[in-house]
Amino acid sequence: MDKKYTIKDIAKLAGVSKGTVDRVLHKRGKVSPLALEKVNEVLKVIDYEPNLIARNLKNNKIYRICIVLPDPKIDPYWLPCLNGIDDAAKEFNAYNLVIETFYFNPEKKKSFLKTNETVLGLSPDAVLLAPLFHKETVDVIEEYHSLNIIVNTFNNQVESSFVKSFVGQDLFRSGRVAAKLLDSITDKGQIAIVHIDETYKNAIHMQEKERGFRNYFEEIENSDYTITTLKLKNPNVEISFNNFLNENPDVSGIFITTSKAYQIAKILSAFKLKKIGVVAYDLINENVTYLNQGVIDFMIHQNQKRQAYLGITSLVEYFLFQKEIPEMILLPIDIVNAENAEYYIE
Amino acid sequence: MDKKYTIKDIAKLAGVSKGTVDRVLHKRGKVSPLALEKVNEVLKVIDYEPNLIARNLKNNKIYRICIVLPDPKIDPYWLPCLNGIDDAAKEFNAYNLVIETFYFNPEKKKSFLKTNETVLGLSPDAVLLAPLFHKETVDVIEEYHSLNIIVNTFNNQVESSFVKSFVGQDLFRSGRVAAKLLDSITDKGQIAIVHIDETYKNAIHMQEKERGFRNYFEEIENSDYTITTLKLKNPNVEISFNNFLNENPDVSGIFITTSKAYQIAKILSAFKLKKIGVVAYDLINENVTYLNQGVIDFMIHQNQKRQAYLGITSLVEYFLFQKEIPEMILLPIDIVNAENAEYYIE
DNA sequence: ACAAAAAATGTGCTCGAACACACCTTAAAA
DNA sequence: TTTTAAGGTGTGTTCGAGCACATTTTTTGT
Repeated sequence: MDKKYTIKDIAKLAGVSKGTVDRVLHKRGKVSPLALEKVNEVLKVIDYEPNLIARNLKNNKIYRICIVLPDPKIDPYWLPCLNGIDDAAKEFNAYNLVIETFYFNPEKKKSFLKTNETVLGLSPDAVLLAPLFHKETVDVIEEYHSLNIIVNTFNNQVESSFVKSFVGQDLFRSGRVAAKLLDSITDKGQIAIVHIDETYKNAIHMQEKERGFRNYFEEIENSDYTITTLKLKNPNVEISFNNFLNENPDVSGIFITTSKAYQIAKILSAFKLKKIGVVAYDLINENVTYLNQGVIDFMIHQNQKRQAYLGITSLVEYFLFQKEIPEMILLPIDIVNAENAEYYIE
Repeated sequence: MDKKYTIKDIAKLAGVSKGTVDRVLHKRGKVSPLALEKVNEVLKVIDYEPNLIARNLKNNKIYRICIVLPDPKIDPYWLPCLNGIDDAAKEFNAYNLVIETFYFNPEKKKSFLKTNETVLGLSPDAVLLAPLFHKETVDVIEEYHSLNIIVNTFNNQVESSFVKSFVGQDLFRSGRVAAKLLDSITDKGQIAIVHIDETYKNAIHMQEKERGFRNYFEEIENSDYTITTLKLKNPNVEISFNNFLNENPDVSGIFITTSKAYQIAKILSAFKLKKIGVVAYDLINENVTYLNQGVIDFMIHQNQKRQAYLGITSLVEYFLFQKEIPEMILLPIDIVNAENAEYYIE
């Protein structure tokens, strides 16, 4: 019962050679109806699982996976991804894999295109992409596809039938989670949705979060809340937001859709009049400091590290073990407060 | 640059045979200083990683891992573990592994001992244990150890030097997380810690959570809260708790340390006077219903599925790829509200 | 100096799947 | 009838690490 069956075992049981068994298993043809029958009979009885180890030993192709993402030195949001990539690389470094990371400047379309040009030149087997510029991304993906390079995306979703897989979060739902949290910690009054430095590149992000956020409150009947959207731009964030607070003394909650919550938190901690509930994104150091000080109440964790990690592992397992790549992996929307934050910081 | 180096490559580069390289790599001795020098010289320059696939092909030992946990039919808390076990089994079923699950009756020490007796009889390579009865567990672990069977534990920690690894949560911290949540959603008044059906078997659990919970509030200066501990026992939970509510109209928050929050929630939803904040454990169906209804505000997810999964995978990777088994894996303390619950239900 | 023991080194086989290739058979085409 | 193609079957090699064993070289003791 214990022993795993091998092709040789099946051959012996069926009274044929392992070559024949192999042809049956791979449907390569050139098998007589009699032999086919005999082998199938055996296969029906026993539970054959090919030994992945042996299978892969022979297949000594080197798979090359390229990861393309914004430069974390320019936008630290992407920093945790490096750890995820690292983890995956370490986990699989005994296999014939080359995992390479390429950065582009998130503020420059040209940089994005140039980086992808470089990657194309390497003709990898797959690319894991963090797409920012919509039109350009679609074009680039098509190019990859035409060269038979598999494209997976993470963090940002792109409408393209050539994308094999997406790893990320449901941002609409994420907005709802934030809304529920603010609803839990505030009583009534005005709630502000704050977008900081909204640019074309992540506008969809923020909009989806806002949609979800508003959707939650719309579903509540006779709600005591009024919701305002604020679009702030550096370097005027401080002045604009201070003005807003002074003009709206009934503000009871704030939802910040980007990782720049610390800018708002800084102003709020000076503004000691009354407790305002704050929900924001991303566990970067500055934000965690204000979380620990109680200025920020909850953060939502986008789990970039795991996004990158899962994006890679699904590709590796596809190449190495011909596992199917799931079309979409939606990560949990982790709620973080000062007490459980340490488990998510990466 | 791409090609992975093999032992043969090293042998050629060093001008020795692969046998010698092998002896150097495995420190098997019988190598002349000169040959050692030559091989080490090569190893210094190149980056050799043995091919795990090839290594494991030869090693056709079948590893047997037994998982021992309370019968989920008796205590549904353990149900998600089965999914975790299943996932791990599926992931590794191409390898020479036998993963078997054994249940015991969580209310009966005898059953626990008998199940372990059975497992001992199979002389597996490792056992993953969800320990309940402290003294008995320690004895059983010692017995496993004396037979050279590796013992990993999950969910509950046991003080024993023979345990190789523990996967679970920091319960003290978990209590603090709950406290922080209640602090966020309630203003002032009395807070009740409710233990339901506390028995010897999970008393330590509840106590640790309570310690953490109280610790949080002790750290807050001039806190507006008073904290009471309630120990309720079925079938009197309903009556006792109703009495408590009537006698204590200033109750503003409740922390339920077991998965039986639904019993309390049921009473509270009848008791419509004012909103009482509720934080509880475990995403079982009954609890999620009350979470969605808004009776329970937050749940803390103990992630049993992942506990079991990680407990197994660390063993498998130890046997198959001689990875080290981490002494302790502390899972994140996931905060769940009605909006993000779906991602954690398993 | 020479045999015997010890040390050092190299060779060759194994694991299981995959596939190339050689071989044999039968049927169709010349 | 002979040639050729197609159908069917089995054998043998490969992948890389690991280890048993054979072979060669060096050391030791007499």
